[in-house]
Amino acid sequence: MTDAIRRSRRSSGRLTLEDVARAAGVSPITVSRALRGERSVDPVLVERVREAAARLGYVPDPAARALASQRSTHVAVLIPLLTNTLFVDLLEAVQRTLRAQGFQTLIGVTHYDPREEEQLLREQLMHRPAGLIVTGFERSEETRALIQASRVPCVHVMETSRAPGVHCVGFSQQDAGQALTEHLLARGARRIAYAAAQLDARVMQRAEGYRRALQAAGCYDPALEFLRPEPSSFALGAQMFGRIVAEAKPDAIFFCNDDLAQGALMAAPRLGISVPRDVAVAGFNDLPGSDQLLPSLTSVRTPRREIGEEAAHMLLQLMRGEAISTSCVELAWSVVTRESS
Amino acid sequence: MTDAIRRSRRSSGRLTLEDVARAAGVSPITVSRALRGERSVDPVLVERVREAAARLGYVPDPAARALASQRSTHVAVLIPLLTNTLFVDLLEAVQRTLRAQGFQTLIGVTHYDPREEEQLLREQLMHRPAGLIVTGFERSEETRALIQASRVPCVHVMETSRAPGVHCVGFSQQDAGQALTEHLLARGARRIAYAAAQLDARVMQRAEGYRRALQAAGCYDPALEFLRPEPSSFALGAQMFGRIVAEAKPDAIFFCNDDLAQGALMAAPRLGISVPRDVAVAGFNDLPGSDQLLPSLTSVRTPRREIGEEAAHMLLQLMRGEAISTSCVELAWSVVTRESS
DNA sequence: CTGAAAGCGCTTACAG
DNA sequence: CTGAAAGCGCTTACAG
Repeated sequence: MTDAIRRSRRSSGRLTLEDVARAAGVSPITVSRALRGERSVDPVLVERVREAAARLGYVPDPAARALASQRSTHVAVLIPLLTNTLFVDLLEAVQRTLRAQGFQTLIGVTHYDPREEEQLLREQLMHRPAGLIVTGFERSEETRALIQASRVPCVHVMETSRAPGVHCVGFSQQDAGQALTEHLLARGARRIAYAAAQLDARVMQRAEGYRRALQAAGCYDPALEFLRPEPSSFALGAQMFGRIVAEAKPDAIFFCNDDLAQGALMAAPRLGISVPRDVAVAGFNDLPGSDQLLPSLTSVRTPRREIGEEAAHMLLQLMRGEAISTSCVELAWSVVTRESS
Repeated sequence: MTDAIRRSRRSSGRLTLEDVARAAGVSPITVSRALRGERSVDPVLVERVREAAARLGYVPDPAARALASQRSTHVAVLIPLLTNTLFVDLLEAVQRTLRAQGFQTLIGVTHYDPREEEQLLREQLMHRPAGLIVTGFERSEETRALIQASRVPCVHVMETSRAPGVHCVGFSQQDAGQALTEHLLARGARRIAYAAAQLDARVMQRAEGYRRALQAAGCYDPALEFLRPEPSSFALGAQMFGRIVAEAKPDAIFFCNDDLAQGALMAAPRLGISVPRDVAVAGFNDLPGSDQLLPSLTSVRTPRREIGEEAAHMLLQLMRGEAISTSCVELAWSVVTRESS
């Protein structure tokens, strides 16, 4: 009889359930159940197991667990970009909330490309994620089918939908767009342009809110919509600003995102345009820098951190098979009035 | 005899090696070897297996693979922030390169906190990553020991070191800081301030380059170093700019990062300071927006995308156990001269 | 409430 | 070059 535990040739040297079981004087399966918090384990044994696991420094093997249970502790997150602070804030909130519950986040950056999204999702699904967070509702039929067929719990972020069976956390992009436009109207503007890039679903929903406000005020003019499909950037904002002012002579411009609006404000002195005297400017998302520029930028503060937290919480409930109170959480935004309009 | 394959109660319904083996008329282990590209498999069989796998749409189970081989296809990456474009660019390059070779990236954001880094690393190591990428060399002794003990191949990014056994991809922060300071000297500046935040190792290495240049020119003055430990931001740059100009009356300011410098440029009109007439300004990293501001910002273009790619390639070699040519790759940066100095 | 057996889908180590 | 057996470290499904 020797104290040394004989290990097979292939042992990883890692502590296993069996080591803990031996230390606690129970069977491995009881350790498994106790550690996972399954009820129907004698509280006394649970305590003994917990103590032994802690003392030995036992850490369950995620691969073995995933193989045996057919579910991992990975959560796949699909977002369009990492270069927009919006999504970084969202992501950090998701990651912080999920980490605290033992889940890892696998990030997929789609670059607003439906084919890239589909490819990323396929790769992520191979890892049998326990949950999925995707941005908005706009995607290829194939991607939608993959999500459905995978039966992986899924939460949509940024937009809202009341469709049955859909889980989402976001806010009404349309209402926010409308409110910002109404702010510009209230400041006396009548020829209000909408300047947008990327043209993803959310940008177009803001456009819809813009139209609604202007139609209600009787001053909607389709010629004042400037829609560019390329990615949003400071440079594009600067370029669009110069052109729109020269061509359309608006008294206000609603840029669909702060980066475009910031680019416009940076270019204004060079173009010899005074904001808001010559033209008022507003952005969307209230990104870093908008409060620093001269003039400071009027924008819409969007609840991305809250969206990330709520979405993670909702997903945790879904992954645990718990009943959830609301399948669609709508969060609040606010218009931030500054010097530019 | 029935065509339906009888599956056990616990089958995941997933295609397995055995399905492919049956289709190809070989044993499962041969399929495993063929698909992993192990030599010592008859090329004819390899072809037959490949064809069968492709036809059936077989995808190996990462969990089973990880459990059996004691190594996953995860690569853990530790970076300080996601809110600095610098690290996003780095990360995207890493992710793109590794994905192409079948590896997944697990991102850990340390927020420049050694304790958070250690905690994240512990969590990541539980997943037995196949490789590790960490930022710089500054970390707790515990974290260093964890990396060492894990025996997971590790590449350090952003900085360089010739220490034996260390793998790194980066550039000389000190040389770059020196070159930018020399540029300011060449433009006639003598009272050159160094304005820094966060004060991580790289920021201090740039400071060292700044000192070297000024000492060589005989105009180093410690009173012109303004070091703030809090995180870098536009607002802090604006605040520091006003104070430094008022207190020290420098003829140039070298901000350790573009976000500080951009904040300064945004605040300049409000403060009634004309750049570069009253004071020249330079930044570091050439972030988005630096070419758009008025005046446009002189900066140092840093090779973060290249660092990401090279680091991923180096790590791939290490993970495959291949011999690597250089364990320290030093990449080129360049001073970008614009209107601000 | 507890446990022995079987299995998750791969790879390793050993034979031949 | 190929394969049968055993094993990676867990959890499921079945008994009791």
